[in-house]
Amino acid sequence: MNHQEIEKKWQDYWYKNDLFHAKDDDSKPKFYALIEFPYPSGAGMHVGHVRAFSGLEVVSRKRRMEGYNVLFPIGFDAFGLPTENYAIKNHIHPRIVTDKNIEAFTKQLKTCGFSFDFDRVIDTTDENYYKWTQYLFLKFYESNLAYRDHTYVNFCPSCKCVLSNEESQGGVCDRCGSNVIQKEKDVWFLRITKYSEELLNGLNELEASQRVKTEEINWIGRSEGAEINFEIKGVNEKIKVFTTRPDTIYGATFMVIAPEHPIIEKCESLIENLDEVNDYKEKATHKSEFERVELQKDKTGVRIIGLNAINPITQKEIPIFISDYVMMGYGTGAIMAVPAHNTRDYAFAKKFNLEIKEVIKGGDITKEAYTDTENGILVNSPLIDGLKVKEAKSKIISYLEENNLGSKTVNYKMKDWAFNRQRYWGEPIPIIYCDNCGIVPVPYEDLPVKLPYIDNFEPSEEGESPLSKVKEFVECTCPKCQGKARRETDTMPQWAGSSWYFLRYCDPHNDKAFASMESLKRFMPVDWYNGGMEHVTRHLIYSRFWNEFLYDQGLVPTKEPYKKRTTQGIILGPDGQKMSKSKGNVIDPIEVVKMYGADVLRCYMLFISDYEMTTPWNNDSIKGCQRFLDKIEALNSRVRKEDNEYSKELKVLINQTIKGVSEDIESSKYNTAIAKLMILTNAYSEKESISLKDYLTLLKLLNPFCPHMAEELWHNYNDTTIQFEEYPKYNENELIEDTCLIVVSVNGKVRDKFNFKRGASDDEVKNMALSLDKIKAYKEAGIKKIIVVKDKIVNIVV
RNA sequence: GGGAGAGUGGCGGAAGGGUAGACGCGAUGGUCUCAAACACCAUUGGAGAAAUCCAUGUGGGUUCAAGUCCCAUCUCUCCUACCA
Repeated sequence: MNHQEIEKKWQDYWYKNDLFHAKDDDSKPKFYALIEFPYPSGAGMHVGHVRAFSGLEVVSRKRRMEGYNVLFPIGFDAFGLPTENYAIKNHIHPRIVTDKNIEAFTKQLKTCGFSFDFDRVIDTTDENYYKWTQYLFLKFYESNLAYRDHTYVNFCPSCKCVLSNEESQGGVCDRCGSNVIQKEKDVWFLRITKYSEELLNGLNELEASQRVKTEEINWIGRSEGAEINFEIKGVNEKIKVFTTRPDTIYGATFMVIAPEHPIIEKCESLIENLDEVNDYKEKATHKSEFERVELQKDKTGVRIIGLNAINPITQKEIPIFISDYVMMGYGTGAIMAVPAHNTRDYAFAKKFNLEIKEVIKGGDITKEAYTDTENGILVNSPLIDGLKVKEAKSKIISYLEENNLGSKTVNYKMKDWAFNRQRYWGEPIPIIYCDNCGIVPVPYEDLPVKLPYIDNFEPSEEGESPLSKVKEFVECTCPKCQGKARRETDTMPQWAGSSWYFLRYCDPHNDKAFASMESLKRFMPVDWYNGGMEHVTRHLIYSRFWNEFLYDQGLVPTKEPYKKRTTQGIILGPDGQKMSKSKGNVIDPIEVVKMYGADVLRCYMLFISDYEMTTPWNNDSIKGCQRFLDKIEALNSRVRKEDNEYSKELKVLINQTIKGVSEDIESSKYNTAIAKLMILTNAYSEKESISLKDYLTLLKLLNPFCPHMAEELWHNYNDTTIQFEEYPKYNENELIEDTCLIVVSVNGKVRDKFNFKRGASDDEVKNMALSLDKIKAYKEAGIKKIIVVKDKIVNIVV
């Protein structure tokens, strides 16, 4: 069979007849399957995309056969740095690059026969789409969840761009890999921290692997502790510290604050060594986070001479240091150091020769910090001596609260989301600055704020957005006072458009709203969302935040956007390394389609291993999938066309296969589902002939995986498409044979087996087992015990 | 430093506490062919002529029975990270 020809034939048929278009039809149950929309890179589709999409592709095709109104959309997350960088390098406008890439990508998707709803394609760079991204930003602004602040932020010196915490994990720029530095800038933030608790609680309803959930939980990073106020001697100022171990407060012999801590500026006049302190501060903020971590063994810091804090419990005066091992972004940017029971504080105390005071007994603090203290007993702590850590914690917190010295708090690692970028290829932030009125949001009716079509979109050296050079864009009139004003010239980050795209899919052509409530109610929430593990701490958190906010605004019908989340593993190159151009180990899926066909590629991408697992590509193994399809085709000539019943001797196997394949698909075990289809196919191949029903059942089971082949063969017997044929059902009574194989083991080791009638009594089986020749010999050793597991095994203990 | 997951043939990988290695690749032998490729048939964890013995990273344990459960230990992958 010529796969090129037949695949093209059926793709044309499906797409021209809009077979996969989700209808506004509420008579059927809905199913919303979502895959992470791709970034339309110039390199085109990657085999990783094929694998990522094939999972829910199978589920979607199955659901259509089960009678669901399936929404399985696709779009393009097209803003972002790679396109912009490519455009700069090759002097082509990003608009042109993007359009070209989307066109090429779409063609490739269709070549693979994916059953996406191509009527709903989204392009985040389309002004009819980003108009609504801007609209939603204004909603955040109105609710005081988008705010402007002057502060230290992650900054990539190479991309000349502000980065969010999520985009600079490990102190490295997500895009270019450069070391990220801290830079003081005017920054737009989205107040995602307001939703910390809700984002955490929402996970309870999400169906996902423990791994996915744990990563989100860790990223949100909830920890319970206390904030404690330390007075500064001689001034009316306090420094607030955050600690998870308020019980160790008697051991707090010094304090450390972050280099960026505002108290330094406030108390400047009291600091005797201000130059030294400022010098350290200067160096620390220009160090990349990477360098800070690298130097972690060697603690650095400067004592702030002239400032001393008072331990609120002991009333003792303690020194204050600045050191870059304390971060402004976590907790309060200040800690009470308890060197006896904290490794970093210990190292610092040793270096600066500070007092180390034991408050939990058990360790040897002359040698190292004693940190394994969960069940420890407090000492040297008059108020809480002899108590266990847990009791000591609550007692000290009540004491602090009663005396107004501090309070119980919950702290989160997650920080607010830095939301502006000094780049061209993104959504303009719809804000106007007016000298009279201050920050003024662009009125809704003036949206979209269009991205001007310019030639010079390179960022300036100082990190100013390319848009700031475009006079016609910057200069505008204030919507409030009609005076002269200027536009915000920064754009939104890559993650903006993808934070709500799943909502737009429900109603992609709406020009009155980002999506109508009616359509959102029809399709939301997403029933099954599949994507990469790498997005769990980025996109997944961001988009849940947007949806939860919009729910609170009454704009979307469900609090959580996703019901179920799965992830797919990465395909490595044949050499077991990550695919990359430089290593020359990239497999081009379109080349594979040319050689083997889309059906074979799709089948292999799912058969290769467990869906969640990372696995190397193998150029030989794919042949197994080709042979599998060839065998199915070969069966076509052996069909007994008039026989519309299952062949007697295959009936049980067919029923088992229907059950197994269906269940495997539902639990993302696509590899074993295909293995079961292979077993059935092999069993058919051994027969002289098979019935029509046998064959058509196989084709229906095959269709979600290899739809071109299934459709082609189906049409030998039918005039209509197989895509909406009823998915096979199994008969509960025909899942097992009348006889079963009983294994006889002695002391747990298999010695013999025999066939027996199913459901035989323990005694019957026992007697049969003992009468076997091979077993007789063991009888003489003296039988202690016989265990019978019904229809399965007899174990004789001698 | 913290967290999650994984270690099974030559390879990718299967196994609700109950026949370890399903399915596929590769390999070996054979059929077809002038020959090769394709296809088809057979064999294929290791040792042994065989009976049988040994095998799921390593060491213990629970159990009639452990790849699977428990304890310890090693290795690898991913995530996170001076987190107070």
